[in-house]
Amino acid sequence: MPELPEVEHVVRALRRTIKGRTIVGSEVRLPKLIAPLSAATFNRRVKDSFISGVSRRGKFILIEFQKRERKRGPLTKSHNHDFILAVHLRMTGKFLYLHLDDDIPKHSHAVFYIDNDRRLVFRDQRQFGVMKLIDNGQLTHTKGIKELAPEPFGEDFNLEYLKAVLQGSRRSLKVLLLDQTKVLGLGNIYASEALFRARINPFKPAAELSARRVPLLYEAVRDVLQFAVDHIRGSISLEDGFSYGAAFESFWQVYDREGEPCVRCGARIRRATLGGRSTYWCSRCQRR
DNA sequence: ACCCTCACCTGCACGC
DNA sequence: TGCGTGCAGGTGAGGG
Repeated sequence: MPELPEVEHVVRALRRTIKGRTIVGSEVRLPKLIAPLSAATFNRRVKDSFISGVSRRGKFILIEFQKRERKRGPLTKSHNHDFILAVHLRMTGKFLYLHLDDDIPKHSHAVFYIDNDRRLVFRDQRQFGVMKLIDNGQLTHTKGIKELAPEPFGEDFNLEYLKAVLQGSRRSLKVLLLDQTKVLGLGNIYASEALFRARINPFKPAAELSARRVPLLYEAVRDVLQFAVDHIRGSISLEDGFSYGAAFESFWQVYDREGEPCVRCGARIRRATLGGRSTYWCSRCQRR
């Protein structure tokens, strides 16, 4: 479910709660979550590791670890971790931050025991989520991560870049916006929302977007992501864990609003399948 | 290199 | 109540 803003929300929640703590043990209940590593290997590597940071690359959560018992000299920027646990929530992945005596709910596939008598639980109803351990320095060589497009709030995601990406593609804009190797961070909701903001038709072939409108799309992508980051107010209650998005639907302007009037012009919002996913748009504001 | 379809899972809302 | 269908905020493999 989560797109980049929701992932960022979880990253910040993890930073507030588990950064600076140590994992004293772990349990993997769904082996494919960490495949091809075995649960034994995974648990051994994670045990007694210090959480030195929590960050993000696209929709991957990056939990940075230092092995506790190892001696080290002064830390340098490139060596502030020994390995990284990269977590992708996919559709239904979620972290819960529980007390020791809280019940562990159904679909909990990994449990991390923290040195403050809490448990960090990874729960994922549909089992699409994945975790992988990445050695220091290997992040930019890891399949699935090295192919990702530039961060949408970074300098490398600029008009020139977007222009080049659009020109090279005959796919529809909506499908292109979902391709994390081209434009990073959008998912099915924010892709529709960004195109609505830019008043651009989702079916339009990417290469056919006029040069005049590329900046509109560029701004819309950044704005929709930034707005979401600024407005997600999930709880970190014990029951919900690091929940997100529950109150956010009220900001959707087209997504899941088929048949409702467009907030700009009053025309009915339409829905169709594009690239196998539901797409929502206003047929008046977003003409081809 | 690109682009499409399918596969991976569970649960929920819907119509009959 | 049950059952069948379609759908869900994501991506990776495999094929053309």
